[in-house]
Amino acid sequence: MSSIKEVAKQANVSVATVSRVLNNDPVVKPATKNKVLRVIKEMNYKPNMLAKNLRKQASRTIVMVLPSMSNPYFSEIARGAQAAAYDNAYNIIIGTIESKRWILDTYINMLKTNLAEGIVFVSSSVNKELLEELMDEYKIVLCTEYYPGINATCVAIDNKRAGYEATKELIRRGCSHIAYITGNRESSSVTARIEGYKEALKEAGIPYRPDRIAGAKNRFDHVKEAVNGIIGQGLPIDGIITHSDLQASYILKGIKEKSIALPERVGMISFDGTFLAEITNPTITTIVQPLYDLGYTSVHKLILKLVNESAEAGEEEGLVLLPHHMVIRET
Amino acid sequence: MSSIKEVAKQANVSVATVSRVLNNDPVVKPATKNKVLRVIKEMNYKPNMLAKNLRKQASRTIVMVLPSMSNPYFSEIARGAQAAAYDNAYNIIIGTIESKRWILDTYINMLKTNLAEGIVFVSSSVNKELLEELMDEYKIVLCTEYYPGINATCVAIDNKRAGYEATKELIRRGCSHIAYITGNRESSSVTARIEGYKEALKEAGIPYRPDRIAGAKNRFDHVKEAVNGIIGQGLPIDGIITHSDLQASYILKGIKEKSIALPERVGMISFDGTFLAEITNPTITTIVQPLYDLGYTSVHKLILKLVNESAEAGEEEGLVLLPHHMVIRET
DNA sequence: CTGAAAGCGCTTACAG
DNA sequence: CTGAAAGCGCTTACAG
Repeated sequence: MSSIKEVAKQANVSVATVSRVLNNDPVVKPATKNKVLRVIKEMNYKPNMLAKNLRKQASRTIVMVLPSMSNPYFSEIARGAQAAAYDNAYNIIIGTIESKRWILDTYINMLKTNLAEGIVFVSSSVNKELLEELMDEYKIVLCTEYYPGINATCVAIDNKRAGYEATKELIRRGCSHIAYITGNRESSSVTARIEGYKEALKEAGIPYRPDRIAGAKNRFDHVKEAVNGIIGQGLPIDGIITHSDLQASYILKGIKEKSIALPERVGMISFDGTFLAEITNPTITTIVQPLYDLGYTSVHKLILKLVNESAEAGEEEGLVLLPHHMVIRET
Repeated sequence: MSSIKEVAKQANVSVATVSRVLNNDPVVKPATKNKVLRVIKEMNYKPNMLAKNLRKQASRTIVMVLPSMSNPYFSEIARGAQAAAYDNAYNIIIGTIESKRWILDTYINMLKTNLAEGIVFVSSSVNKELLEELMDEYKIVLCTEYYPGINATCVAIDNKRAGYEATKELIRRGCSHIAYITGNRESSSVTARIEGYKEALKEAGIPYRPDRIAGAKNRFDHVKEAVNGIIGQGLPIDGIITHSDLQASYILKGIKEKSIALPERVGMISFDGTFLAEITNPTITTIVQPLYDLGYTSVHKLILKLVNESAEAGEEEGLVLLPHHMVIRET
């Protein structure tokens, strides 16, 4: 592997000049530049980024952490994130926590050891305490979830409105016993969607019953239990809203194998809008989140923070809402 | 951000000693070590990996490139890869090509600029020419696909056997007009599976018809076209093998919406064994690939190459086959 | 057991 | 327009 020194010698210039050519400094004379460029090509020289990073005290790398990658929900976000990083000539490291704290710590360590300049936490990949601890020292953007009382940039959809719209649609179809299968009950997105749900019920004069709400992870057994829990209380269900397409697909699976006692054509609206909602039978009506854009925008905002060191604190902080829409399918 | 220098001053030792403590050099006196450790904690010091990387001429980072992440097939492989990297204290950068050459080039550039020490190419994320070009200069492992004539380490399943078993199973059920929807026809996995398919047909005395084979990408329109292409030739189909669960799910979708003229209960066996095959209706019989292990083993092999510089060339090269199995479901 | 010093391969302020 | 030199923050061979 040839170094800048060898290039300099070969081209009869100083390493400073080679460096300038490498960085497109307009100050170097075209003739010199061409000579250097030719030698670089000849020697097949590639700068050592390890050295450049140290010298510039910058890795031009950011990290995005996701809870997992098995749900296509996250892979779409990751896809957008990757694109934004490329568009800004940053490297991006995408990591999945898999509910393991030590994995999360590995990524945070990259921040602390200068390997990464900033981080995007997607969904509930970080808790409030950790976030508070990291916030004043590092550049952080949240994606899809925020923490009330913490003034961090967060990119998400208008979950309250989306919850309202989903509920409204089911009511329009004549449903009046609408169950709600949520994700993590503490999360901001769940809280907001439930608010919208309540509002729509109220508008329609339907009494709100907290026991029609149950939380579940993105696992078949969890979802089955949650739905059966509601049914088991003797509560009728003629409509369901779920926190994710995956949950909705599990409900369909349960209905089909008769482990969930619901009619096959139950009114159901899920969140996310991944391709999962299209391959089930029946296909699922869903609130489509702009997943790619959520990822893209999160990373873009983070890079803005990185570049724009001078911006006064708090200027860019706050909630950034991206538009969602509903796609009506068979459920 | 405090540096090793400040720690040294505070602890009344040289930077050399601090460095030794940091690297657990057993030579330092316990008393000194404790003193340094205390100061490190007090100052909340974290070593700058940018400096360490340059000094050691090693990034302890590898990259894995995947065609995309939308198929859970790839996310499982990535999950295993991530685990293997952690287990060996390596950083891993997982990137998805999305069919864009310039994205691939970005990752290869990380190799060339010392940001990464080795690379795993999953599926057909690299072509033969590029691979040949990179092979003698960089540490490379292939995952799920290999290139005949190129002596690179490749971790995969025994595709020929798997193709044979899938075909055999359909024949056992009485199918004799078995269509084969493949992925990229040039790929080693497709070639091998087709070989197994032919062998099973031959054994059963069923004539092999190349026009029962059609390639398709993991997209609904492609798969639909492929199946309809075979049907359009007037060829009956009473069984199908697909290259992926995703393709199989698309066929079910096509059957249901009647854009594919096949009976609802067609005998079908897919490859991969992702959760997709469980959420469809009917659920799909599938050849389960050890995806997590494929990812894990690929990375592990790569790291072995990295660590074991001394190993004579070629020693570790060659095909590593991991076991697969069939899961019978409703199709 | 510890320290002084060289050096990893770059960038950049400074001088000319 | 170009070069000499300092320095980014570490590690490690060498000397003691």
